[in-house]
Amino acid sequence: MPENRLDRIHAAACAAFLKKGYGGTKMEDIAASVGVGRSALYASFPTKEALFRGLVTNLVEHALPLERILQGIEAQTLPEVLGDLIARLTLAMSKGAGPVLHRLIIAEGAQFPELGRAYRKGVLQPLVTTVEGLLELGVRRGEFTAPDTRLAAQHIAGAMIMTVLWPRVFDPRASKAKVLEAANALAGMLLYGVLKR
Amino acid sequence: MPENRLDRIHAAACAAFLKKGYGGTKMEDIAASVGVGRSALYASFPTKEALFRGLVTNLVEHALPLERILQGIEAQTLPEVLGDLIARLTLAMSKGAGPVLHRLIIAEGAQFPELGRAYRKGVLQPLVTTVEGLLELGVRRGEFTAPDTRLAAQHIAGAMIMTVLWPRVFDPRASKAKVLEAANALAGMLLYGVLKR
Amino acid sequence: MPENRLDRIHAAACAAFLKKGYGGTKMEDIAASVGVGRSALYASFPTKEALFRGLVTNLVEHALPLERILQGIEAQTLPEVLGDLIARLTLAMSKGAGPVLHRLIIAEGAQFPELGRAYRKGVLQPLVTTVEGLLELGVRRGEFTAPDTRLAAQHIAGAMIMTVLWPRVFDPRASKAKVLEAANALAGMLLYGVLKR
Amino acid sequence: MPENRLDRIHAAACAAFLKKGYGGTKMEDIAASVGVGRSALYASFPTKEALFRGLVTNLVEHALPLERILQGIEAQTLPEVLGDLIARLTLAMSKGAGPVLHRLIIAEGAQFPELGRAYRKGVLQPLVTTVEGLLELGVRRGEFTAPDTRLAAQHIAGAMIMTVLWPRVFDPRASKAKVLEAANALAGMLLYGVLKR
DNA sequence: AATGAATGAGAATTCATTCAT
DNA sequence: CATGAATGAATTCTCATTCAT
Repeated sequence: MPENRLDRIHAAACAAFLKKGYGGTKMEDIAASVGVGRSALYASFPTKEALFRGLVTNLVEHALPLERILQGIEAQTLPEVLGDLIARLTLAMSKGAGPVLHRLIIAEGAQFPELGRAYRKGVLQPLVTTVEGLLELGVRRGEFTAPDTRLAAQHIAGAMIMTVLWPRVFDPRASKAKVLEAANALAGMLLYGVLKR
Repeated sequence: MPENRLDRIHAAACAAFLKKGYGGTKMEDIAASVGVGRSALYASFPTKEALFRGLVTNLVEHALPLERILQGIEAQTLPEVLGDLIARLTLAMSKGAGPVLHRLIIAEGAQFPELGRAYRKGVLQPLVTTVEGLLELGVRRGEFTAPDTRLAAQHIAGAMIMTVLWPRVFDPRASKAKVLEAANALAGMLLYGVLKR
Repeated sequence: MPENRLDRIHAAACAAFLKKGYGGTKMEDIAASVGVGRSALYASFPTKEALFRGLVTNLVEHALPLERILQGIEAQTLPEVLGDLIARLTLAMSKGAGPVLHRLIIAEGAQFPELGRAYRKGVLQPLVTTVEGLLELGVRRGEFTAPDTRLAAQHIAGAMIMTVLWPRVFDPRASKAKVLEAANALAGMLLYGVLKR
Repeated sequence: MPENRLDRIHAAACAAFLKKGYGGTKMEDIAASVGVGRSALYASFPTKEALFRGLVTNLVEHALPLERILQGIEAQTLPEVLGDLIARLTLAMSKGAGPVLHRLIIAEGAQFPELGRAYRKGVLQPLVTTVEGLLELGVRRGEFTAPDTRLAAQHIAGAMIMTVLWPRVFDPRASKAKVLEAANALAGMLLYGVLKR
């Protein structure tokens, strides 16, 4: 069960890095959390840095279940599709280790440029591109309005990430039950705005 | 010119902490940037932690020029007031050391809980409360629609912060000239949504 | 074939210690070279140190085939006997693990004093004493000249060891074929000097 | 007095590396010997390895006072010149940190290939080449006899180094007063051999 | 016997901090 | 005041050694 081992280390490291950041996390923190000695970690990872990189890379790969979400969407009209996408994706990204990734990238991206690149390529770009695609289609059909679809897509993506981040970073006491509600509210606001029609 | 000294240290520390985070920044980085020796910093600050706290506290105090922005708003109708607030505040927060603060809090907030509290109290709460106030008023007047004004205000605040953060964190190559454009686009989207009326 | 095992470990250790020294050699290096796991070595040796000591002790015992060489000498005159001894012994010591021993003693002797003692007692002393004996006899017979036979014997012994060491330590690219030639040349020089008669 | 500092560290390191070898020497050994804390060493050298390399490189540069010795020789005849060279150079190399270098190279040369190269280029080659030059000249003049001058020069160089090494490595109790005597005896033996004329 | 996993005692290195000058 | 040198507490990483299987 080497996979098991790796996963347990990843989980422990995830929690530790989330709480203390890369520099603030000691190998001992992780080891203790896994329940082994410091040196046992080095059987699985050559370096603290390698452990961190591996973890983040792993997180990047699972951060954006775009395919799965897209396939799960049953809505027909374009606005409903976009709304569903925003709501479901935000919800999905809030699960599990999702929020950790965004926090780590914001915190440590500058020190690990290639992780920043991986994140942009694996998470940001697909998300923005997908949203932008929907917006463009909608604009062409006359259903959406957006002076700059690229910018709008960035704002939507950013808002989604912020929604994922919020309870973890800005509101530690927030009940997790509200995540679904928040995701839906976000979708509504981004689609309809706050202005009454 | 002791203020001068303090300010120069703050500026240097700001840049250093932004790039490397708290743990990754060495006193020497800051000292070298100021152009003095390591030990000279200790004439102004007793510890690295104190320097960091002082810096962040300082940033918190100037992060949200709410009064100034509110006074500058000339719009009359409520929607215009909210739109102006969003756009102008986002723009203002993008200036100078603004983006640094949010990044530092996201990165190090968990390790310095009282800085997180100060940020929430000094930045997040006023912002959310102000926006929420406008929303409530608008909802009561029948001009706005929002199932949960608190949540909506959080989303708006989050989107603003994310807009401030984006060029620094997620898009290092972005031209800074687009900040104004981005702020306006954000205001538009949050007010009207992407759905064509 | 426990002997076989021991020998294989010794051979592997020999090569490893030669290349990296005692401190620089990891048990894993040896184990990998033997083709077993680290822990398997501990079935044969209680500690790395014991392994090293055993190896060196073993090398000391076989380093100086004095008896065999002496018996093989067919020369009659004293000078010829000494010349033969120098040449044959130098050649013999150059074979197999011979050079390793001298290098290890020079390198690690200070850290393992009793190995130094064993080497002096088992290699240096017999060699010096034998040579000195021949010199004394020759001096008494008027065939040799040496103001201080002890010193002369030391120099001869030293030169022999250096000749053994040279290709391994100072001239890694030297062809091994020249060992015989070098041994003979050494014998000639020590007997006759470089001065033309 | 930064030079002073460097020199003191070099001296302490010299003694430590001599006694324990590279691997066996702890930074603390050196630091304690200098009378400072471990970390103080890192102000002068970035790494233990750098310290070692610097030391050895330094030793190489001063190991062979060939010019000085050659200028000091007053002998006229070729044999006397060679004898003087051997005796004086051996004596000079026995002084100070001289013996350390040879021991370190024999011990650690394989692990630091470029130090081995530096030693060969800076010490071995000049020595062998100089001696070979004298031998060739003498052979041409009919004063020396040597079937292979290169080999003979190597043997002479090797014997000199071994003479330098002997009291430190093989005979820790040897009185240092005998160094002069040993050097002269070596010169005599290499010139005249042990065979009575 | 052999192995893979684990351990723990170090060792090198870093860095905030102090202090004599 | 500012500085350069020094410190010592941490921290990462290594490796001989042990042990259950």
